[in-house]
Amino acid sequence: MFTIIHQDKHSQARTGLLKSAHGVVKTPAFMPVGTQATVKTLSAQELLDCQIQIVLSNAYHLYLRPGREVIKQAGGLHKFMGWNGPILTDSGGFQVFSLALLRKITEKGVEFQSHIDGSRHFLTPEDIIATQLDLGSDILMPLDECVHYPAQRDYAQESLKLTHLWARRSQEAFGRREQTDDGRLLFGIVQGSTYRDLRQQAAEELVGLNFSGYAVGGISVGEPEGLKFEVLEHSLKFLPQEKPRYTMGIGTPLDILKAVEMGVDMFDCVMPTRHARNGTAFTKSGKLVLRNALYINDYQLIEEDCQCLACRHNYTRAYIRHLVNTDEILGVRLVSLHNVYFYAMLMQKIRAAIQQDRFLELKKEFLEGGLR
RNA sequence: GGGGGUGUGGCGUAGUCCGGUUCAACGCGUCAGAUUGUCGAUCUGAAGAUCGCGGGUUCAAAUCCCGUCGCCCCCG
Repeated sequence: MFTIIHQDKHSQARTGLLKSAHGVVKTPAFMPVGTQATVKTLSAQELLDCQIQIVLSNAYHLYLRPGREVIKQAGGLHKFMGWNGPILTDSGGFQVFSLALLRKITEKGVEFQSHIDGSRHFLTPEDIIATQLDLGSDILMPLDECVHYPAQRDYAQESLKLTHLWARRSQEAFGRREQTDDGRLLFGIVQGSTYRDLRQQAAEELVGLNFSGYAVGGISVGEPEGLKFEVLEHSLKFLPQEKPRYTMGIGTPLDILKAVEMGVDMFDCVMPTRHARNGTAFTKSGKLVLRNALYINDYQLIEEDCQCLACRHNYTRAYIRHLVNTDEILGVRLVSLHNVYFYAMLMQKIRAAIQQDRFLELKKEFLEGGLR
């Protein structure tokens, strides 16, 4: 299911292959976020053009709209959105805690009001697994509570108890196996806020449940930069080498490099697409805030030698700035195409460097080049 | 030519009747920043008008008075 192809000799970075029901994912991999069954502004064909291998979607959002039944009847999420590659679905735990109104959490599950229309819902961890199975998701995530920073120890501890109760029940609902007959996977999520012992306890308990892979959640939730990586590194320490590791919601290109160095295999983040919609392009020498007046007369490509659809077809910074500043859809589409491709290429370069035991050199080159 | 109306940051307006710590404000635009399991969202900050111009009254004028210029409407 997961095979490590090469372990970098000078860091924890490794490159591998993650087998899913919809194809093999080369790791380390980046998953663009497609909450509403679409990576915003991009078609499935464009994602392929961007060299994307796997996308992330979201059970909470799809459960609310258009609903499980619609997608089930469409033949599953893959058919529904026209994407044949692997899909990881987030449970919606994060959304229940960040978006939903009036949530009430009990051992049984979560009661909440939809952020869209205020309608009341009650979901158990089992419901959420069932929803993701209905969606046809390749990698499922269990319901968890993503604790914000700072959190009182008592709160973090209680929350962790609940997350683990839910994790056990999710694993139960999944059939207590490493994968379904058709090759679908369920990952465990390590929480525990910034408390080292809680993180350790969380990782060890989850490993005992034998998930297909392990995610580190509750990272980059407002904590200081240094603490973030301290917590991440500490959490990873207790996870098995042979299973894929995923940091949820991370991150900037620099964050990804740091996490890969610690042995993380999978990433998702809204950053490339959200920044695109706000007019910011990623390049190997840093971010370009294309909205800025600086680019009004800049007829260069976003990035020289870039093979993304936008750069390949010679769209200039000046033109894209104009489109973004006039709220023309094409503007954010072009930047999205560039950013998603940029992230995919970042991962590709990372994998190649690990293969040659020169990951740290690559990281150094990127840093010296101005990558953030 | 006569009558009426109007002039306040780039644009659109509030304030004018009852001069003075809600008098120089608001929206848009511009400029910049934030954005990490989503946000065509939102938030933060900045620049920018001596209130058409000139004079007068007053301790004090965007506000009252006189003149003048521009624009709009109506009548000839």
